[in-house]
Amino acid sequence: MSSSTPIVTRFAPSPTGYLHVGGARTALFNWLLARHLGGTYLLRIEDTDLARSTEEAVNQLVDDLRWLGLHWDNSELVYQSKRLPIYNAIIDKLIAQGRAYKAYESKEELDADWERAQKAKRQYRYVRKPITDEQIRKYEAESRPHVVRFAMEAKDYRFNDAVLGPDQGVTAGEVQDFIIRKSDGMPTYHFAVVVDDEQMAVTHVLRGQEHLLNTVNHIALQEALGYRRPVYAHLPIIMNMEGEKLGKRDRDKKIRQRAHEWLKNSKTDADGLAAAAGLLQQDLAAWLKVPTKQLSPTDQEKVMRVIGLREAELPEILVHDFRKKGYLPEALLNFLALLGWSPGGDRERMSMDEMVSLFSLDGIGRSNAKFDRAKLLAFNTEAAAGASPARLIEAFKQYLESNPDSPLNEKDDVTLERILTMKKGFRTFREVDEASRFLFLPDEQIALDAQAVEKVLKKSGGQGLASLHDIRAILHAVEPWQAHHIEEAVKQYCERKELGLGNVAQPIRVAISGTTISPPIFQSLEFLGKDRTIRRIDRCLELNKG
RNA sequence: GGCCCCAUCGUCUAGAGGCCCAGGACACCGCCCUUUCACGGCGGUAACAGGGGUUCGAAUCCCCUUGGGGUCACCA
Repeated sequence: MSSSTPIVTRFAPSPTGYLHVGGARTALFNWLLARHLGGTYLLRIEDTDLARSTEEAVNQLVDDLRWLGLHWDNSELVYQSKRLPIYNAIIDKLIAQGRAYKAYESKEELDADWERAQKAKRQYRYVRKPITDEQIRKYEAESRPHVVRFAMEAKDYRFNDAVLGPDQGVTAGEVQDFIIRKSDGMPTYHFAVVVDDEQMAVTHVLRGQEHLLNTVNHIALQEALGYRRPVYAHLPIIMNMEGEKLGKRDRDKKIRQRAHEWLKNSKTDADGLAAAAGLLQQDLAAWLKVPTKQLSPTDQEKVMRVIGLREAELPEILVHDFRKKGYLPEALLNFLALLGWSPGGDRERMSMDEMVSLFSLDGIGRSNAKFDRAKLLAFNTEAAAGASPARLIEAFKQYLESNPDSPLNEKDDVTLERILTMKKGFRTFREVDEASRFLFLPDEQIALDAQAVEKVLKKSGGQGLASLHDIRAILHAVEPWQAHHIEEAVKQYCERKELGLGNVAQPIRVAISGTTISPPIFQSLEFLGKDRTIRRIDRCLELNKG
């Protein structure tokens, strides 16, 4: 690749659901490289798997990418499913040249071969079966289903990897004729990716290390077709804290674990759970027993509802999860960038612009990285603390968009900013949201937490209630109703009674919010207004009479 | 299991032969601040997987062992 060649990178997800954080990291690195080198970053939809690809998933993907701010340079999305004639023309040519051939074995036959190899503890490899012209004519005549395989030249395939170093690949004995067109007429990933990368003039391919050996298929095709070979850079794999590849199965695992706990605690058996959730007994039993079995998302929901597991308790794997939980995209991206890449030295916190200028292939590491949510949380807290008020409001509104059930949704910018300011030092938008909902609830919907009532109001012979009773009158007299005036009045009361502020503030907090946790109390009172404050105190006193 | 990749604090990592009895960040543990939750401030514990080489000198280079991961689809 000469230095005058314009740089082109791409992100090529398959649309099967929301964007995975691993995918987001791949997208980010490709985006960063293109931006750093002044090149182009393209988005391509790899929808050759008809059974799994959906238009809804494309929208979700695009939506997540936009939220992250990883904008692509092609105005029209490239869909592989719309490029069938292009692939077929090339495949026909390969067949005519003898570089590819139709193979008529059924899936069942191949599975049987594979199982035989397994039993014999042999390595399974596809070997081309001899076939007579007569048979071919017969199969053609009955339009028998077939795939097209690429005839691999039996030789060593070696390539250079920008991360892992030179001399990657496989030896001649390990190659086999892989499928380039499936029996449904769609090209396989290996084929479409090679053709598209060539036609889109992609110069750099950054992708997960799980693709490392796929590369030999790709370079074999490139050689056969006379294509250019892009620079390959295989990224370390992102793992969960248990050291396994991070994936959607992590959510399933959590649900299974909690289901087992629930069964034990509720003294219900598996069939009982199946009935309550509306699932087939044998399905649920199998799922409970076999860790590799996964429940469909809808079945997961059914089980979760029965065992009382909330969505928010599941490990976040999807970009969408982080968005919903109230993370800032710039914090997520900064964190993700450091999973497998380092600018060197002590540098960690970076803006998008800084990442763009610092990014380089040399800084990409070779070892797998565990996804530590605690560190991400810290990044988010810091990013939020450093963000401008305008950016914060914008991001908060995006958070609310994906949380339509929040009562903060109809509130104006001024209100949102007040809340954000009140909760300065917050960790996620979700935290702000949940901690301030009581400010927007009707007074009679404030649920007084039993533990809080006991601990703050009733303990020590009802001292908390007594203080609350006193303070009601004092608050009633405060004028004007502003945080610092309220604070002054309450503090004077405390001094007079020789009480710590906590002895008075906590009862008020419980009365107005129902819990022992809230934004700073005097600001909360100002926000609530005098009338509602008094009403809630009266209600609290009334509910805890005697 | 075959093949492939990898190996510095619990985690992400800095480190490209002497600057390192190893630095930063998160987590953790103290203390401080404090009306709750947070935030913030100060301090601390904590790692070169093991064994052989090469070299005056190795976390850095080589080999072996061990450990971890990936991959072996008509999924991408």
